[in-house]
Amino acid sequence: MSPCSVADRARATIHDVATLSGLSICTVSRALRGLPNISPASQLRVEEAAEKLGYRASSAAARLAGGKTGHVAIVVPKTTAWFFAEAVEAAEEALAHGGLDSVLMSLRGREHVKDALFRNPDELSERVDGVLLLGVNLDPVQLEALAASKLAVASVGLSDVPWDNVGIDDEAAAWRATRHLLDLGHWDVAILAGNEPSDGTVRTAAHRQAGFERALDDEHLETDPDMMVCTESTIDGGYRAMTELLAARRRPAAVFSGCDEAAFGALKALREHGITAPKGVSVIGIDDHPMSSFLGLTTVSQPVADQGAFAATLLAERLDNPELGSPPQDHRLPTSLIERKTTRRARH
Amino acid sequence: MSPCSVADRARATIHDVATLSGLSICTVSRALRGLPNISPASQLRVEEAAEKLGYRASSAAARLAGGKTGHVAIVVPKTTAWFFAEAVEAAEEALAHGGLDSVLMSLRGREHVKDALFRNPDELSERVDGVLLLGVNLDPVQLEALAASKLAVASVGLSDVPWDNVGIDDEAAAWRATRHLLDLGHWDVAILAGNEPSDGTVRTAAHRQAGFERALDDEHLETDPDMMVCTESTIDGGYRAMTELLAARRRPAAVFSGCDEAAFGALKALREHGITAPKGVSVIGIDDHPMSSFLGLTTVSQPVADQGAFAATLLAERLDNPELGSPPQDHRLPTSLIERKTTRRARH
DNA sequence: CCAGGCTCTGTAAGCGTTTACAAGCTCGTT
DNA sequence: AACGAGCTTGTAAACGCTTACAGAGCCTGG
Repeated sequence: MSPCSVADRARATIHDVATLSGLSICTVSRALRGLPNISPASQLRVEEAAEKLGYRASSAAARLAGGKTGHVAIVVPKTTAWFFAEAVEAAEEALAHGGLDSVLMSLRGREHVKDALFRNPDELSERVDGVLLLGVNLDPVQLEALAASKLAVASVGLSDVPWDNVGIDDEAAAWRATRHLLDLGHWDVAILAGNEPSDGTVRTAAHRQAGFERALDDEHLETDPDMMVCTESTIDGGYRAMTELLAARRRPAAVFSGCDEAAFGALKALREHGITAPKGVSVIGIDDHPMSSFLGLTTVSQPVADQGAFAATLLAERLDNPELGSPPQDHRLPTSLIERKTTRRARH
Repeated sequence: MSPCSVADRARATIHDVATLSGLSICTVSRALRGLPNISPASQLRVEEAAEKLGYRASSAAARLAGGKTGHVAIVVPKTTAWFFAEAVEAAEEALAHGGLDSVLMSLRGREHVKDALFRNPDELSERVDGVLLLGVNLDPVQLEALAASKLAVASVGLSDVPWDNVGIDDEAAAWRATRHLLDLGHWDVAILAGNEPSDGTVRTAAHRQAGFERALDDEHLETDPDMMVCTESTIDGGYRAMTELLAARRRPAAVFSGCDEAAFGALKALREHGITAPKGVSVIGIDDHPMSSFLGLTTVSQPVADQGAFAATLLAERLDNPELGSPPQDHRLPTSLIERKTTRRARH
């Protein structure tokens, strides 16, 4: 009975495991990492010894020798928006499940942070093995540099990227939302469209606007420029956009907002004009923000956590077998219309 | 003109810096870490060489040799709540500023995750140098284990912990909110109190309830048990609690909610009973959730980002000079009343 | 019986830092 | 003129793991 059996003062090293199992360090290392060419007997002895010692490899040492950090960067524009918070949480869980630590990197809307990060990805690759991009808008140069680096990459919500991406079909979602308005008999539909740089990897707003236009086009309806207003994807943005819309001479019968948060702002603006959706104006959004059910907003929901988790899993898999040369894929998760209280049939 | 000056293929090592500066590895190491006993001249030469080579120490190697990872764990119950998302963002920024990488660890409400993390902090200390606890409720055993470990610790929103903590004066904030209701002439005040285990490190709800009671006590008012209802700190929780309250025979003149989100739910429940605050019932919360201004909720605001950033800074400082034996402190940041549209003077 | 090919295992050389410890200098003292 | 204190700098040994590479058995086929 040694004086200290469990929780020995100093961590057990691979050396201790080797001694206890009567094998060499090298054999232990291989056994523990599941490499081939190990006799079942040795494998077992190593496992038993490791178990008994409560051995856990030092990631620092492993990194130094083998070049792996066991860390993945989760990069987001900010953590404070609902979408990102949700996606980060799910991604972190999936990565932890794969034995990976998540290093959070928030851009906080500062271009220079993004630049520092992606301008030379070699610096980044010293810190992490892979990068998970959540709605991060890379310009062509940054995209190129990242793709050329040795980092494994996966993303959520990007377009046309040379790595695994997970998202929804934004165009289809917007089409569905607009279609719903049309089906209710509203012919005079306005859009609160998001505005974002068009040369980057994030093209959500553009796709949603395209879906809106296609739905109108299906009905051979013109898209009236007066009925389209660009806005930031925030409550305030939606509020201002809707106010602007109401200032125009014609009031729309229904409003499609590119995102729920802007729809909240729109609802507020309407209320201040004495209009309570769906009376007078129907309103629909996209996202299914947690506040939406509270406010009764009709919307097209998207599975945010699923997207984060899925992308993280794909990344973890690539990291596990880097040689695996399957081409990067673009995955589209399903969305669904949720009817609540801000839309109703038109009274002609 | 070497063929590749900037962004050389292989990272520059400390060796390269030593060669370029004409000094030894050891001197370079010391200079770079700001240790004393370095001549200004050498210091300068090292810095120039490092700069020129774009040198950045390998955290893995540093960790292996020196026992430092350059990583800090940010632990939160979940990232998806506004408070935590905000605090995490600010903390990450502050830590990054100090050259530290933030490893995000979300408990996601799973006790076993927390247990695995804190039951033996030695495992944790192999991965990170320090831990930043954001509203994490540790039981006495976990608290003990963490305090005994060699990890540096700082926290936000905890009570009676043996390390630096940052928070607000919850009792005072609740007192202020309740006082506001009283000042408006509402004598019949109800409270939507949070419920949380009472033996942990998080005692926000208890303190807020205490503040409420003290305010009433100041006026020699009894706290009617019927006017106190416990709830989860969520919209749904507030909704249910308010509904319950309204089912009782006496309707309160005003409601103090321990947090804004519960107040949202309360507002909804009131509306469904045909009551629109402040008509009939005044409502006040604590937090200043972003939705609060949208909904016009009167509340006592707290500086969330500041708390996260402050705690992170304190942690980074401890990490920088570990010997620095200043005793841990408890810092209280100021709150302030924000009057909006859900409270108004009573009409007696 | 032996060459040649397997499979399994061990040796030893790093990986890029940190850190005792020792060595070399410069001064001020005696 | 010599000695030691006080700075500054260099040497070399870890730190715990991975990985070429070499070696030891063992089997198969000619």
